[in-house]
Parts: sequence; structure tokens; C-alpha cells
Amino acid sequence: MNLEHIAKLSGVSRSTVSRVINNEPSVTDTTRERVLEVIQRLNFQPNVVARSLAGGRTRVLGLVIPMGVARLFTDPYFPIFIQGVTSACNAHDHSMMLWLAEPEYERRMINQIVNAGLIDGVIISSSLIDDSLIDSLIGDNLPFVLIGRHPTNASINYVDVDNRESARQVVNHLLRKGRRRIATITGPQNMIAGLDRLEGYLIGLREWGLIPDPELIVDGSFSEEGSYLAVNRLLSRPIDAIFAASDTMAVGAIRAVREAGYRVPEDISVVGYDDIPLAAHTVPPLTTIRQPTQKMGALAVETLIDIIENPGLPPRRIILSTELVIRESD
Amino acid sequence: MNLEHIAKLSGVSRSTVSRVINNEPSVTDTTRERVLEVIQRLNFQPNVVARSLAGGRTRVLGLVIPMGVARLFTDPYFPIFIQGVTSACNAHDHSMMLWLAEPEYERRMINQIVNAGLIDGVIISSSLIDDSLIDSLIGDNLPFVLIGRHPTNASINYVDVDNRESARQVVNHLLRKGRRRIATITGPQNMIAGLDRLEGYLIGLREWGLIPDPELIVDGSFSEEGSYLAVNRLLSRPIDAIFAASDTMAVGAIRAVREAGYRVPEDISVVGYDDIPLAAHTVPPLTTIRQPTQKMGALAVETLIDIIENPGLPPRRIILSTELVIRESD
DNA sequence: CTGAAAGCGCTTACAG
DNA sequence: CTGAAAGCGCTTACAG
Repeated sequence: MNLEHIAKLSGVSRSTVSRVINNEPSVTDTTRERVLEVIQRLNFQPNVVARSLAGGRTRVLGLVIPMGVARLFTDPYFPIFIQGVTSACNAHDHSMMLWLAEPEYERRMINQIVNAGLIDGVIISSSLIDDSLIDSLIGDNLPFVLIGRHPTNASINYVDVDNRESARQVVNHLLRKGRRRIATITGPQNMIAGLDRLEGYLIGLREWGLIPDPELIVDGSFSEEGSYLAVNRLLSRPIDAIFAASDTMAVGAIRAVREAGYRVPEDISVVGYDDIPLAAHTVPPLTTIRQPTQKMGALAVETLIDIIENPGLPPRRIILSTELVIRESD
Repeated sequence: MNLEHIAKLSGVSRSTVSRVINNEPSVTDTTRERVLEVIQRLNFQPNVVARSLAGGRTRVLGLVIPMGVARLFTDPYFPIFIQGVTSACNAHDHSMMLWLAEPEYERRMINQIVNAGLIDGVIISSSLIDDSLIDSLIGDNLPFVLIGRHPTNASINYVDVDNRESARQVVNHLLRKGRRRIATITGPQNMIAGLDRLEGYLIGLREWGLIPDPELIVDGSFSEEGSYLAVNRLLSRPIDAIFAASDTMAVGAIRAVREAGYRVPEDISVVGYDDIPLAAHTVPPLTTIRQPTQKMGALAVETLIDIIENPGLPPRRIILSTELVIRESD
């Protein structure tokens, strides 16, 4: 079943059927109705592939998540984010193609993405700073939006949350609670979220005239286990609070703190970041930063479609605000 | 840049370039080398869309996960499974398209999947029993494989683990440890994994001549919270063990048990299913069934490609074995 | 072993 | 407002 088929049955040409399908205004209402009736009766679905080849647009969006990101395997952040992307794709009549970028295939994949013409644009989540994929995309003029701002290139479209501001707010909150020896478990420093959350922590301390102690800054790589190990090391020094750059790391931190015989929050406060579903159910329930994860996914899709349909406009740089959710870990 | 372009530069016809790209044997080595040299020099990538339209095959596979499955948001099972699918797609030069099936869009989506010609086949994960998508797929002759066996239709291809046998094994293990009042937290009974794990539990009890007590069977809907609530209800009766049909539910069970003042495993054993990464790190570490989640994803892809390339062969029904991992929750 | 040509199912100037 | 025709970039009989 194809356009020709529908055309014959409704007594018009293939061109007209195409126009009806694409909602072009230049069709009589009566003609339109006649054609639509046939389309519906036959439950006709135009062939996406042919449409793409002729029209130069596939209505398929790529979502790239670097696999190196170990988070993926344990952090509920991703499913929630992906859900936001998928819903928005559905709502805008697009499809989503997921790529988990494995290093071994990366080169071939970049090529596929950029040159094969399968997709109209790309969303890159949790990209590493200076990801070579970004350069490829720029070089080949394929529209893309980043989740997380780009530190240097101002012409790149992105959707992000205000990581620095919210981290600063966490530190501020802890300081107001009387904490003074605040440690932080950071994410990888080659990811913008890792970088910015650390910077916010530093800003927060300095605002209160405190000098950050490098020994209280340890890397947890956005993983539960990484954080657990980091906090074990940390506990040899006197600390009274921990800001973990993700809830998953906060969970690891709490585990380490309690195993060492300290109480949360009486001895050591623990604050996280993300507000994943689990955060409300840890013991004690986690104070954390709520970020609109699902909304970021949806906004990324909408921004990308906008860029595809309106090239040449100035870059969109969208920063969403967050919210400090105070529960019982302090 | 297209075939014509490459053809001109290497002094052959478009047809020959196509043959080289598709590795057809009927090309002289010298011709082949000449063409390949040009392709590599220009880093040429054939247009996937045109290829699909002409060849009738897109090399794109769809992965459908019903969103109703609340698990998705909290259960690490999915990222691991998706990772298996993606890797296998890469390895076999295919791409993967992810659909999270939202009820509201479902009808349109089925149409898209089945009729738009965008994909060569579909993998359905965690499908509900009697999912209407399955009927659509059968009706339209689109190749597909299920994760989880189909209870009635023997002609359907699937990859599954032996849920019944492994659940039976868990019960057997607990009975050998001297437990006699064994409760189970089940998954939804409209999912084959939920169904089969319950059945295995029943078989295990009966093997020892025990009569299952309906009051010890409660639904946890494959979620942490669902399980927590279910176990709260359960604790009014004297029980000495809980078999949770997923690790995520086991975590909820442990939480409820401990909050009620009982010890795990001294008072109540808790055994899970899945062996997610967290299972080794719960307090106490979880005894559970390890299933080859990633491998299931990869096998589903390979099976699907096989079906696409060799239609008409008898249905593949693949059952993978599992492993009881004994840790400290008993 | 290779090339010329038809065809995959659409879109889109162009002409009327 | 509508149709005939060219074209998107490939694959694949067919002929030689």
C-alpha cells in the first residue's frame, strides 16, 4: 500500500495525497476529506524511509549516552531522563534512537550518526568535556543539544540546571546549621556537572570566609561504591558534614558513615543531589537538591526540534532552576 | 557525496561501488581495492535511508518497554538489559530504536512500528501477557522476539530465564536452612516473570509436602515501595522467610522487616531475584538469583537478526539458566 | 566480472 | 488548487 494506491482510490494524483498527508493548505476541503477518508479506512501509514529520502528529514532524533559513565548502571537518573526524552518525542511525532557510546565502537558510531543520514539531530547526555563527538557534530553541521553546558564553546545549544548555584545553596544550608568541616564527594571532573557542583561548593565556603581544605574534597565518580570508598578514607579526619554530588553517592556516604559508627545527621550531615525516588526512603531520608530531570529531557527534545526547523538562530542556552528539599539527613 | 561520486573517482559504475560496499564476492580484487581506497580516503558513508528504501531493510531494531512497568524508574535491571541490547546491535552493525510504550500513544505507536517501515524487527521487554502489540506484530508479519516466554502461543520467539526452576531452588534452599513459614512477594501477575516465579515458589513448597498458605503470598508489583508496604501487612503473621521476586523488592522487604524490629536473617530470611549490583551491598548482603540480564539482551538481538535473515524457520525458544548466589541474608 | 536501467515510495518545484 | 515529472541515493535483476 502506497501513495499511488490511495491516489487511485480517492480519484486524485499522488501529489495531492502527499499534500493531504503533510497538511498543506493548498488543498480543497472536499478533496482533503475524500483522501483522508480513504487513508483512514485503509489505516494507511506513509513509509517513513521513503519520506525521509525524498524530504531530507527523518523525524528521528539520536540520544547519546557515553557508556563510560558507570552511573548508568546504578543511577535512577537515567531512566527518568530517558523517559522525558521519549515522551517529548512521542508528543512531537518524532522517534528516538538510543546510542550507548562504547569506546570500542565510538569511531564507527560517530560516522554512522553524522554521515548516514538516519537522524535529524542528536542529544548528548552527560557528555565528557572535550568529547570528540561534539567536534564531529560541529564539523558536519548536524544539529545537536547538550545536557550540561559547554565550558568553552558559546555557540553550543544546551539544557542544564544551575549546578553551581544549587551546590552553593547546599553548603550555605549546612553552614547555617552550624556545620563547619564540610567535605564533598565529587563527580568526575571531566563532566560539567561534576565540575560545576564542586565549584559551587567552593563558592559557598568562601562566601562565609572559609578556606576550602583540599583534603576534604574526594572523588566518588558518581557511583555508590566510589563514594563509599572515598568516605572511608575521609573519615580519618574530623568532619561534620558531607555534600555528595549525587544521591547515589550520598547513599554510599551514609553507608560508610554508619559503618564507622557515626550517626547521620547527629555526628555527620549528609546531603545529596538529584532527588531520585530512593532519596525519600533512605535512613534517614535524604536532604537533597531536586532537579527537573524529566523536564530536562523533554526540553532538550523541544530545543533540538526547534533548531532543526529554524536553523541560523542564535544558540539556545537553557538553565533550569532547582530546589533544596530538606528532609532528615540535615 | 554519494555512490555516483565514488564511482566517478574510482572509474567504475555505481553498481560496482554498491557491490563493493556490500561485500559481494563478484568483484575483482583490484577493482575492489581501488574502490575501497577512494571510499576510505573520502570517509564515505552510504546513506542509510536510501539503502533501506532500495534494499527493503533498515538494519534498525526496535526495543519496546511498556512504561506502565513502574520498575523502570527504580530498577537497575533495565539499564543493564538495554546495555546488552545496544552492544549486540553495535556488534552486528545494527542500530537500536527505543520505545517506552506510553498508553496514550500506544495505538499510534503500534502503527508507526508496524507500518512505517522504519525497523526490521522488534524486541519486547517485560511485555504484559496478552499485550495487544503482540497481536499487531503477528498480524503484520513483523519479526519480533519477546523477553519472557509467551504462555500460550507456541509460535512466538523468546528469550527467557528459567524463572520457575530458580524460584523453586530458592524455596528449596530456605527449606533446607530450616525455614518453614516462607512468604513470597510477587511481581505483577500479568507479567510472565511474576507469574512463573510465583509458580516456582508453589512447586518448591509442594515438593516438601507443604501446603502453600495464600496469606503468605502478597503482591509487591516489582517495586521497592510496593514490597515495603506488602511486607508491613505480612508481618502480622508469624513468618521466618521471605522470597522477593526481585532484588529491588527484597530491599523494600528488608527495610520493612528491620523497621518492625526483626533481624535479617536471624529472625526472617530474605532472598531476592536478579542480582543487581546493589545486592552485594545491602545490609546484610543479599542472597539472590543471578540472571544473565545483559546476555539476554544480546541474545534477543542475535535471535531477532537471525529471524529477519532466515524467515520460515521454526520458532526459537531460548531459556537461560540462573545461579543461586548465597550471601548473608540467608 | 561489470554496467545501464528500473525501481523502492515518497516530496517538490514547475506548469497550468 | 492539482497533476506530471524529476529526483532523493541506493539495490538488484538483466544483459553482456
